[in-house]
Amino acid sequence: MGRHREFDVEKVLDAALCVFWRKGYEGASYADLTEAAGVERPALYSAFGNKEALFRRALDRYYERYLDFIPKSLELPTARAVAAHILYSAAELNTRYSHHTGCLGINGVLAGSDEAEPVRQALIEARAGGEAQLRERLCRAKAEGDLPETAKPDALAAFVMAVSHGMAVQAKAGFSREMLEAVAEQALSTWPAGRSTSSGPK
Amino acid sequence: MGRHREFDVEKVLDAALCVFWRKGYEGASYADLTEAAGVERPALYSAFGNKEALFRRALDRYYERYLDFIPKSLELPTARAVAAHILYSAAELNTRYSHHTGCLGINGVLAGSDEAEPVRQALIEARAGGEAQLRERLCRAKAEGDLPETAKPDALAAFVMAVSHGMAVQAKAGFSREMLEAVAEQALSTWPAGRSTSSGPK
DNA sequence: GTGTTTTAATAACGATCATTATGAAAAAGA
DNA sequence: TCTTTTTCATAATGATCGTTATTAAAACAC
Repeated sequence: MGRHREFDVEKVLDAALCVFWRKGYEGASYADLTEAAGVERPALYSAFGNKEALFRRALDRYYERYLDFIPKSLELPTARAVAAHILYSAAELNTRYSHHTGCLGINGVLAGSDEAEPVRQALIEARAGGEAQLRERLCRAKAEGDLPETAKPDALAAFVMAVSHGMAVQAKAGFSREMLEAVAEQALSTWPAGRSTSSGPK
Repeated sequence: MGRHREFDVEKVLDAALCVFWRKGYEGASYADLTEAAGVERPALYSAFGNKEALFRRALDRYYERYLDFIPKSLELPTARAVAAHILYSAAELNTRYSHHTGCLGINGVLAGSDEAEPVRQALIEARAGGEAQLRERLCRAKAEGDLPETAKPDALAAFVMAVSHGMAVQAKAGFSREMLEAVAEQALSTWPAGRSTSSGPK
């Protein structure tokens, strides 16, 4: 009973995702969101709740649809392949769309007003989740001899993520995909060799 | 002729710098700024102009007083020492103050409303300036044989800055100085060796 | 068809944003 | 001491922020 919804919730969410990607959480106004979604304000509120809830939905979608290369990379056979796949995928994603470069997880809220603190924490936790998955994968690699005994999975995971985050900053500053790939290549040249891996400099 | 200024302009600028460092450009309100500075609104306007001008003054000061380790590091004898000094200094600065972690140049505006675009560009240019200085220094190192013929100063400089930016993101997420130093160590672990440098793995 | 329920659209809400009039207080020149 | 000039503090400016009443339109149940 009752009237049907006239707009596609998924499409509206995609539009909101793009706006947040480009302008961040606090930089995106409802004027921006409604214009991009082609839907009036109350429709956004009835469908998603308030701005924070809408952003969290967009963030979940971002991890599912765009950052899915992280769980996929974890299934690769070697630790080096995992790291390489993450870094090159990040270089591609960060430069894929010219109107919203970088990474939503970084652009969202790095620093902002106190009101945005819950959203900031959500982004921090999301990033920490990805880093934890990578860390576990590198622990396994160490156990399997794919990484040397001296390797520190904590530091390696943090390093890979740091390079990834740094590339996101650079992408937002207009760096080309090629430049980011050169950064990724340099980062991987420091990768420690395991028992059966050909260390191969460069 | 006329009344004297009752507040210390330098101290007020320092206070504003801290607020911007913590909350970024758009996240810092005049309510925040005046409270931190202990000065009323019109005083800030008469002394510095508008918010953008105040931020630019704070940014200049930031580069002079906090990012001075970059020009200093360029004078070190080897390329590796330059990179190491930059990365370890960044790890320290990013975690020096618990109430404004990370880097003002990154926290300022990564993504924001269209009104903040000029400030975003200013931050991008400031970062590009630092990276250009490092690139030139690495070119010199290559010419001096301090870096191998195969080394790419562009990519190396971008890599060092990417790691630095990534550490800033991590610091803002609460990473400890020790963790950031581990990231720096990993980044430096396979710095390309020149003719006279001991490559020394790990 | 009639009544009920849900959505759509217009417009308003109070709060806060950056930016300034406005007028009192204070220091310098005469 | 009186006038001039500058700074100080209070408070108001219009604009925009996120969030909702409110009312009209549409789709089901009966």
